[in-house]
Amino acid sequence: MNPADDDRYHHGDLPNALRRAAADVVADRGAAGFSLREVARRAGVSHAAPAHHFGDATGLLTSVAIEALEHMHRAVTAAAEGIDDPRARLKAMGRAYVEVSISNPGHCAVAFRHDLVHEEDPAYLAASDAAHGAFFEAVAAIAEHEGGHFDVGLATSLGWATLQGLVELYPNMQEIGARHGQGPMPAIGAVAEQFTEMLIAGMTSPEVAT
Amino acid sequence: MNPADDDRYHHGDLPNALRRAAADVVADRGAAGFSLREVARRAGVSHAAPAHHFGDATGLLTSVAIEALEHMHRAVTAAAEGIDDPRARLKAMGRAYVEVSISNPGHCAVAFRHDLVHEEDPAYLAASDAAHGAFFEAVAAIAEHEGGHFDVGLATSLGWATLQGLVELYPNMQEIGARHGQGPMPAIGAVAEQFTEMLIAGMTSPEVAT
DNA sequence: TGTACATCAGTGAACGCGCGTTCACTGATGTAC
DNA sequence: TGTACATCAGTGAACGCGCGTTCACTGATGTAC
Repeated sequence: MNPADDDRYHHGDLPNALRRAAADVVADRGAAGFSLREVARRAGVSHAAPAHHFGDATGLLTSVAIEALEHMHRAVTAAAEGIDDPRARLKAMGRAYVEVSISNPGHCAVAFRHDLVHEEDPAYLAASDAAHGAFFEAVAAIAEHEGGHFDVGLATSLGWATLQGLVELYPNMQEIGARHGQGPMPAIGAVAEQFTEMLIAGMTSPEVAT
Repeated sequence: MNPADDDRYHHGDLPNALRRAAADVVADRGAAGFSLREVARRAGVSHAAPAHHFGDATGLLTSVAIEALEHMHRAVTAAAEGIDDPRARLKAMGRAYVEVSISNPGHCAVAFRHDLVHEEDPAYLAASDAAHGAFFEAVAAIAEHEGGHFDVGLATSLGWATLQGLVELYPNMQEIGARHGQGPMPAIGAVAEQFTEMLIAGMTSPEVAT
């Protein structure tokens, strides 16, 4: 941005600025405190501007969710890059998933909220499929490498549920741990790796028949 | 209720009726569409009545969350009753967890929402601890029975994250599965049992060192 | 059994506020000639 | 290089609405005597 940017009539990249502002609002007021006018205020534009680009709140939040899913996909793919061992790959991806989620709380808090997002939006579905697909392939690679005979789709869902649950409940887990005098929990990324390790052991275990 | 109940001045059990109405509102408008006035409307009382009992929306929703956690605790405990094998016990509890959650969507959607609930409320903490404690003990029983040397607290958190994640993502999983031409997913209770089985295999696996 | 009084539960009118939506508008940009 | 015009981005005043909160009130219940 150059100095003259502040008082330009045309913003230049308002849609992006609005997405960022929307994620900010969600992050620090919660999804319940979300409003288009607040978003416009933070982006420094008139309150009618968001509607111009996104129609309504759900439209804007859908766009935020898509961005979150795409970001997630990129981060997870990047984390896996260069790692050959399939188990280590999935562990790195699990860590990346939770770390992206807590680093972008506003974005990710919205990503799977049925009540806030147009889930039938093709771009949303595509982004969701892409992120999911990355995990599916990583799990399939383990199945292949180990010669295991488990249901890859089911195991992928297991991993997804676990990681997403961890993101949402991590603060509660810390609270409960602290209240029960257990030592401090490891950072969320480390927990994600440990969880993923246990999941892999579970899905490849000969005692589980699917 | 007897026929005269409808036009009584005193409701008799308004707090309960308000909790029920609040859960209804959340269930069919989402947490974003929640308002005290709508709750009052559904409970058939004046719009100022809820404040009389709960102060504000967060107070009411905290009460709903406490009820949800207590219900969860009861259901999970009841499901474990009479089952001796520790693994089978945990599986039954996992199934109960998700089935209670989807049977009471309004209640459970609120249970862990940091932005909607007074999480420092002692009654909330107690209810949360009780439900968590039931799972902790079930996992500890497995550790003891198998002579396994895993971290019971961590494994409990793993189970909790997985079940909660499953509850939230089950619709998305069905969607994605359907879009990829996989067969229909089993009912959520069955999925919970399969997940729990894999988790147990993972946490007791000798290859996992914690 | 009756009366008086305190307490509690719920009412309904009033208020100010932030919201989403609409709409005629203005400022800026790009293109055709 | 200059002018005219179409298109797009964003404005700001206005509107009606549902919300939470307040408050003086009324109806019902319970208790003391």
